[in-house]
Order: sequence, then structure tokens, then C-alpha cells
Amino acid sequence: MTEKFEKDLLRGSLDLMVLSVLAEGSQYGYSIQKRLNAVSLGKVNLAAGTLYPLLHRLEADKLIRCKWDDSTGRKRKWYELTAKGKKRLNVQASQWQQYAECMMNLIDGFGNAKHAR
Amino acid sequence: MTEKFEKDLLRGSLDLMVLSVLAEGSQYGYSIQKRLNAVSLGKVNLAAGTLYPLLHRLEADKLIRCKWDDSTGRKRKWYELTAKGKKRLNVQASQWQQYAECMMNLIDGFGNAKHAR
DNA sequence: ATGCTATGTATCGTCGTACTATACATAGAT
DNA sequence: ATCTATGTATAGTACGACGATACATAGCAT
Repeated sequence: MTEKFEKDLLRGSLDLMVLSVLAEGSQYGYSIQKRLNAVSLGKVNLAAGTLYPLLHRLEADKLIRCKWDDSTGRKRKWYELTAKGKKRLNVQASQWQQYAECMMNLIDGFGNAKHAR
Repeated sequence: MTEKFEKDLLRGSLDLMVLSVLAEGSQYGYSIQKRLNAVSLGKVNLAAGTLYPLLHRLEADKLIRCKWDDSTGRKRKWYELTAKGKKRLNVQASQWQQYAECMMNLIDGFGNAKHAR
């Protein structure tokens, strides 16, 4: 049974996750949600009440821009990265990797699969 | 100039960090603060207002236990992991590693040192 | 002696964000 | 006709990291 990550684990990296997904190409809210769920093997399952405010925040910060499209039957709000958003993605990703390296050093030896079972 | 990590990045992993440090041996608050600062190359610099409530929380959850010691001149509150704390450390570390793997897949290609400079 | 810095622990109020619950609407399937 | 999946949205809540503040002592410099 795949369990969700503890919510606070994701805190601070959800923005980065969404920006990363959008870097693969334009998406709308619901598809971002499904995509994150897929790449995380079910462990990231954003509630709508998390995702949409987050998208609105990114948009307010000019990191993404959107346009409505109802030409395909469904009314969807498509998002894409702005130039500022791409820059932010690089900065955030870089910072996350430093953070990860730091954590790895700290927890090295604990929680390895072979010990945790 | 080394900059601190964004605070929200740490949220959800500070407990794990502190548990990891205590797994190296008993420490008191101030020394934990200094130790985290050292291993993170200055990027984790916990404010006292962050650390002490955190320690009290871990203690309330029986993950750590403490005893005062003023035999060395300084009055210090020494903390050590409980059995429950060690278990929690393994679980949290394992979960963090899964989270990290997931993030790596997502942000692979962004923020690499060679791209970010 | 006096002041400054580092050490050491503690609490309070604020802010941001992830969550649940709720709401609404349409498409497709049974 | 009803149920599920799709699709977007807001309101209220919970909680942790932070800055500000407080207090006390040790050691050092002037």
C-alpha cells in the first residue's frame, strides 16, 4: 500500500514540483495533479484545495501565466511557465539539491531500505 | 556568501535533522544548533525560537528525553533519543529518502550546478 | 569596574501554507 | 436517472518556522 508523504515533508517543495511539471510543457490544474501523482507513484496526491490556491499564487508572482480554453469541449485553464518562472525553477531546483545533499550527509545510515524493513 | 535555506524547505525535516544529530550522541539545545549549522555549512541556522519549542515537542512525543546538568559550571539540558525516537528516526529517514528520489526524478536537469551558475 | 560577546534556555505573536470541507458544473458511462 | 471522473474554486483550520523579546551566567577586553 503506497502511502502519502507526510504533508509537512512536501511543504516548501510543492511550488518547485509544479514548476517542474510545467517545464515539461503546458498543463492545466487537473492534469498537473494527475501528473504529480503519477511521477510520485501515488505518494503526492494534491487536494484541489491545495493545488488551485498554489497555482493562483504562482500566477500572482508572474511565475506562470494562464489562458482559458474551451475549444476542446472541456473548459480548462492552461498554465505555462514565464521567463521568470523558468529562472525561479532553476534557482529553486539548485537550492533543493543543496538541501538534499545536506540531508543525505545527516541521515546517511538511517532509514536505508535494508535497515528500515 | 552562504545563504540560509528557505524556511519552508526545512519544515517537515527539522525534526528529522534534530533526531539525526541526537543519534550521534547526547546533546543540549545550543550544541544541536551549532552542530546543524556546521554540517549544513551555515545554511541551517535555527533560531532559538525554533529549536526549543521543537525540542519540547519531541520530548512531549517521547521521542527524546532530557536531564538537567549543572555539574560543569554551565546549566545545560541534555537530550538523548528514546527507543521510540530511534524508530521514528528510521521511519522518517526512510520516508525522506523516498521523497528525495521522487524529487530528483522531477527536477533532474534543472538547477544542476553547471546550469545554475 | 564596566561593558561586550558568546553561551544557554524560554515564550509570544505573526505569517505562510497545506489541509479538509464545501461548492459548482459538465462529460461519459451504467 | 444516477454515478463517477473531470474540472475549477473558496473558506476555514491547523500548525510549524520565524522574529522579537526576555532572562541569566561565563569569559574577555578596556
